[in-house]
Amino acid sequence: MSNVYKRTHMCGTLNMNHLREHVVLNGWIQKRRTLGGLIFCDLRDKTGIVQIVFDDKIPEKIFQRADSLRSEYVVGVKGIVKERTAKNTQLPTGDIEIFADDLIIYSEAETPPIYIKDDDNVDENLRLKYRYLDLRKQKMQNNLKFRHDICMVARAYFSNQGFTEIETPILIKPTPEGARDYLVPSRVNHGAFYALPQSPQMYKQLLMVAGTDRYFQIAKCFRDEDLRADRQPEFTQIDLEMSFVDVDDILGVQEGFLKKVFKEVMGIDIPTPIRRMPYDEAMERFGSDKPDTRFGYELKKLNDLVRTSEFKVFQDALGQGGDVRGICINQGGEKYTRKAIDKLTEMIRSYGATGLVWIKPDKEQIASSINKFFTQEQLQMLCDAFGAKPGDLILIVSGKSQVVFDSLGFLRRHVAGEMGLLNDKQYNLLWVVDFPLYEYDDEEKRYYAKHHPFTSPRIEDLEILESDPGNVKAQAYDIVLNGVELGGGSIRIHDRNLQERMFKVLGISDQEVKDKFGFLVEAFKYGAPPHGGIAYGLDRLTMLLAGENSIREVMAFPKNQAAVCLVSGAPSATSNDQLDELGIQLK
RNA sequence: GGUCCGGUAGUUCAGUUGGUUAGAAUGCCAGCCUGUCACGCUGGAGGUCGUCGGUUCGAGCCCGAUCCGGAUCGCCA
Repeated sequence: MSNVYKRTHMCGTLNMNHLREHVVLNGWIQKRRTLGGLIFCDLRDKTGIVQIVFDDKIPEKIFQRADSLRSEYVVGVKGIVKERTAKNTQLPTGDIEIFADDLIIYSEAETPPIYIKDDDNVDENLRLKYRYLDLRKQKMQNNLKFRHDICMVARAYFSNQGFTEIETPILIKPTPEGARDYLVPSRVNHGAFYALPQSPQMYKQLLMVAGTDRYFQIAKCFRDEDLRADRQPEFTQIDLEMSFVDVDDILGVQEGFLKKVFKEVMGIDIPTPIRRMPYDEAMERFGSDKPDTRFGYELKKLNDLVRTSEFKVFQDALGQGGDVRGICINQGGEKYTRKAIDKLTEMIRSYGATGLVWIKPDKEQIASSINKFFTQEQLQMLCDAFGAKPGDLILIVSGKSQVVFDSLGFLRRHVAGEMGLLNDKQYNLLWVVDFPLYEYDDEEKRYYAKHHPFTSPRIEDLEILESDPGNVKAQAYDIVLNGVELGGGSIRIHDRNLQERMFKVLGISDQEVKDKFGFLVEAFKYGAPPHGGIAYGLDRLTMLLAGENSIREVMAFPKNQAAVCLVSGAPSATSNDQLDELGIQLK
């Protein structure tokens, strides 16, 4: 015996083809509208909404039951599909309605704290606390389905390309560099800890040593860092690794994947091969290692043009080895008032910029914030450097290179947004290649691996590995979509001697190597194939393709900015018994 | 850790120079209503103004502290 009505259809799928059919539906009451002797209910499941009608031709008992319905009651309905007398063109099922002849209430519901409505602008914490209600929204169900579709494309594509999906451990050895680990204490080994993986990096390399040849995994990753709209403490990567390949081989396989994803889930043909841009060019032209190429506003280096000026701010910047660079807001830049520019100045302060110089070209008198220090001829030269015309606006930042790049990189994207140049129907994919292998840490006076210490340098740079590490480029690549880093990877070092040289430059001692990644080095003694790979941020990819601006919109149960799961309340304190068993004492 | 913004009804918000009983919309409850679909009409309930302290005859409003949330920088190999 079961009291569950066996459903014949899903709500959102009914249409004129089902006329006169007797259907059985299950779902939630979206809305009840009662007109006395006539009751309308919108019944919702994950496929959509359909209108149910209760009139006085049904038994009194059923009608009264219908009258007692409230929002979010869970019900089963039996009835006949009929054409509506008054159709609703807003609703996919708006041509028809169900004349109910039976109704069962599975669950009553309290008044929900949030509305089940796509455009409801309720506080996000409330949404996260009642996520199970929030997810009832059509949009959220669609997003989850959309994410699933992307995963299915990935599984199908990579399987066809000879990849094997393999699960790597979640309890792993704490990693030395990079993001902070989540630690998990071991009960059977007091004082010892596992870490949750920041990525399956070392295991996938071991799989290459193991001869797996091509591996992929839709892998959960964990990083105990501060959160952002596009950063969560646990997130998902489409992670993969290939043997006997070079950069071109890997990018080729990825382009096939991206082409397929865009085609199958978006219906969009993206042109391949995808444009490649060296890191240095990306920085010079866009001030970012993940440039948004949907619009111009490219950076220009102005060092030589301002070298002779009296302006102390520029002189100081140049004197300290910094730069003077600018962008030109063409076609309407003049609409930026003094006040609006002040606001921009305020925003770039957070990147360390001390000021923002502006120039408004004009045929008569060029206006600028540096008129006191520059002649009209000098200003004209600066305008000419950008090909600026009257009506444009030039913005210039000076200082340390990194500050200048960060500030202008931010400004060009911010202003483009305000000028309406960010077309979210346009998908500009870009490979950024030839990243620096090392990154110099000013404070610690040492080099760090920009990607990770197993990244292979370019072969042509091997001879300067020790002598000029700052200029060594890596066989590393990022895939960038509209200014967002979707993923990144590299060719790894498979040669033990090269790996040792790499560790030396990084100042990692033999003992450290042994402690931290001895098992990988050990494995490489027994024959490692040339290999490389890439990992995509599944959440980010889904976010961008779904047109969302936060990865929380495409994750079922995300955490808030304080890394708290508001549904369950995790993380939380635990019992002393549990701590004792783990051999842990709290300070 | 820094900077900025916010916290008033279930929800989204308004609240003037510090001044009577803190408002609106929506939601909720009750009654009426046979073609609604943002149903309509009538009525009703609903508030520790984040918390603590201070100034004042009087504080949602001013001051201090604190808690919570968001954006952002640092951080994210």
